[in-house]
Amino acid sequence: MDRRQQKTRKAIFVAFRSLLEKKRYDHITVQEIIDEADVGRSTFYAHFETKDLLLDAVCESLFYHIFENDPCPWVGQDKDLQSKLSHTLWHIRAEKENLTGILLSDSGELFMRYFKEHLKIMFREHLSVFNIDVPEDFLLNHLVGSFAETVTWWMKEDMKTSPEKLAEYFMKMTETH
Amino acid sequence: MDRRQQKTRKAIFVAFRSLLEKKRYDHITVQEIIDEADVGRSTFYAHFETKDLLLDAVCESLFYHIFENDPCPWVGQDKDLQSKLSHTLWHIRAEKENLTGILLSDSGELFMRYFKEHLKIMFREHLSVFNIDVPEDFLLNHLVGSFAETVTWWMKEDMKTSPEKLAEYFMKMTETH
DNA sequence: TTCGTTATAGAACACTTTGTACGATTATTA
DNA sequence: TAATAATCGTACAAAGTGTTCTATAACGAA
Repeated sequence: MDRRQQKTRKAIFVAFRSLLEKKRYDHITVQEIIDEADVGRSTFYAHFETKDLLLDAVCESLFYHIFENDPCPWVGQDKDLQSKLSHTLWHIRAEKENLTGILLSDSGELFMRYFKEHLKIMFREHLSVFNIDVPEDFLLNHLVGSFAETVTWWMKEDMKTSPEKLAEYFMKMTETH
Repeated sequence: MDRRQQKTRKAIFVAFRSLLEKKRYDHITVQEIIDEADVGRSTFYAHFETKDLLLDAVCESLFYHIFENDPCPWVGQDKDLQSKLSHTLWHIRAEKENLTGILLSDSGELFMRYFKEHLKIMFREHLSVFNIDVPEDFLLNHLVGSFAETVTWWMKEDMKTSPEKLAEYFMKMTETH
């Protein structure tokens, strides 16, 4: 990839996320992004077809560091759910500066959609832990939803609670037989 | 209130909600609302200062029937939480046609904010039921978030489960000592 | 029914935003 | 250095925004 492309892409990303922290997604104009990023109009459209696709790209890049790219050697596939949750929270806290703005802003909608998709995959592997007499899709939805809400709450509280403690709280909330 | 005002207001509401079901909130233009409602441009702005305030008004009117206006004689203030949840779900199902479109659309963000605010008030009164060793604000957030997610799931499932059964499932998910 | 009041329609307006196009310029890579 | 590719800046038509104005028509009270 051309250095200029990288530079432009990064400038747009930074500008966009800076704006996302200040105002709502749908109130941000392409013009503002261009001005903030100090990039030519045609250049922006050469990189991103629409504002929505830009948000897509930003979300993808944020989650890459949390779910896909996992270099931690101490996390195996045979870990229990609580450890996995704790580990995910640990990564989220490491990305704190990058995540809080976009997640806590009014623009967090799409972000949450991505987040829940990833969480669904993780929880599906551990459904057997929850031996509760409710429909399986209800169970999965409840776990994913409440965990996503928990993370949002955690960020609003400035992540005062440790990842381990938060994962413990979360597990405590639901009966595990 | 003048009959003409009522008529115009209703026409705008109907048009707006019809559009909300078809496309995302931030992709809807005032022009489209005007065309759909068959109302003059200046008339729209005489009623609503901005598109956001219109959405506010629509949300308010939707929740009025669920939380504020409660004519059911069989629901007292001394009811237990599960009964209250069941009762709320019953009202939501009664408003099914009015709610599903806006809640399941991509425009459901603001709607959910309203919903959670009302839920918070309800759950706060029943926190003592959940005798779990977690911070109180964590507990409240978890309950509100997971219940909101549950309702969304329920709507997507076309409300096949009965309100009583759904409230039971929800209570089962969380330890009550 | 009559009459003053009030909401609406419709047009005009300046302004912003959008998405595209083009040639000139500059940076990159080989 | 030379070919390549990205960027800039400008221009442009189209659409949307929010306001103002006047004529019209519907309203509510006497």
